[in-house]
Amino acid sequence: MVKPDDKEEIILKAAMEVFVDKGQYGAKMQEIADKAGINKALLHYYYRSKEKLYVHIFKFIFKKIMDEVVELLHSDLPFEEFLKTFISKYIDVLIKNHRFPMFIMRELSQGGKIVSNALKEAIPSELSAHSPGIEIIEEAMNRGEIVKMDPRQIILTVIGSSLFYFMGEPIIRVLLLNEESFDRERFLEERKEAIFNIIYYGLAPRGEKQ
Amino acid sequence: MVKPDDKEEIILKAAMEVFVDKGQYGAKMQEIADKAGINKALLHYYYRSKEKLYVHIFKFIFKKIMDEVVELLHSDLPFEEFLKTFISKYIDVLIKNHRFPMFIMRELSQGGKIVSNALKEAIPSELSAHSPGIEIIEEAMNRGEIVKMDPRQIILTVIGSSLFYFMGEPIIRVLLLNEESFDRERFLEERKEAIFNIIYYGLAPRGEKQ
DNA sequence: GTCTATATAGGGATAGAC
DNA sequence: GTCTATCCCTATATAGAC
Repeated sequence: MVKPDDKEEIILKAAMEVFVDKGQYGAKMQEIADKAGINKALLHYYYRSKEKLYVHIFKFIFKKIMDEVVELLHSDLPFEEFLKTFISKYIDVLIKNHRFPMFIMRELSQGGKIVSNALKEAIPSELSAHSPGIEIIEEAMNRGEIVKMDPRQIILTVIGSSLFYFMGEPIIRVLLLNEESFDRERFLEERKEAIFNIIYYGLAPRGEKQ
Repeated sequence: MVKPDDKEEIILKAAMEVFVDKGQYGAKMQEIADKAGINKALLHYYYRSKEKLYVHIFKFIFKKIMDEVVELLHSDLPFEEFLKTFISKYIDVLIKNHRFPMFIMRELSQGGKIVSNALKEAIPSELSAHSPGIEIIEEAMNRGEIVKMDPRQIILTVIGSSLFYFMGEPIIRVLLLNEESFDRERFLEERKEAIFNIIYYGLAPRGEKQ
């Protein structure tokens, strides 16, 4: 839609990098201008203020991630297959956008009303009313495929397990994966399997054994 | 050790609140001074610069959390009991310090060398060499109590599942728990049980059934 | 130790030429 | 649209009196 050498596009890309890297207050208009190969005045010409530019970036990133995740919820596979592919594809999304989740949550944790308003305005209508994930889980429970439990607990466990590596990568690499020859790509492939196995079998109906 | 009405202590408390709330760049010395009931000049008298004060706070918070978690790893309970109490007590720690984990990871994700250096200097010696949690898991595997798997995957799943609620509370409350009468305390008690059940049974050795 | 007053720099924003 | 030059506020930091 927008030409890649469009000035507005170039600015957006530069601003995104800087805001994701440094946050709302750590980011400097000068650095964005430098990265875009223009000067500060032109930034203000396109986006009247730093705050407007920031809100624009925040909404853009939030929407991008949400759209990709909501897409993963449109599935009519049986629950086992659904869970397996959801986790795998969700982690693929995170690999491609590995700094976005931390950006979103970080900004929400330290931003004021500006950010939380931007969040509300950017929520897809599909999600504002009901969470599509909950229905899928409830159906699997009704079919007896998994144990009965608050579906929200399952969602938090799936998302939390998948997200944590990316949110905490700096500290995890120091505390847990401090090897010179750490193979990130391979570890994340194993991560997909581990999360699925733990959660799927953790949800399996338990017979007389326990 | 330090008297609670000690000026240094008062400043530390005020600075902690502001830095946790606003982050390294969003925090203002004026706000810290106001909150401590003193003026800016006195802040510089005690801690020569904003950066020094910030590093002090970061190390203090990181150490506090790490000490509490390491404490939870000193246990000789059987694995099932260990996991159950670890999750329960870990979430209790998070309830008491609900903004600290996000603070630590957020600052690491947007800070420069100042923060990552502070991190390295603050790691307890007990953790720098080996992760105590890994041994506990490996022993349970060797006893055949749980399936064989990279122990680091289990740790990431336990910590990620427990932490996620607290890291993402602002967005989770909007997207998943958007009820007027949400009972946070009760939900977190249920969270302890859910995480334990999913992970413990997810790690149970699987017989012929699957 | 604690204050008021002030120096100094950094960075967001605008004026105005081209 | 794009630039240079500049305004001006904010925030860190220091000087110096008490």
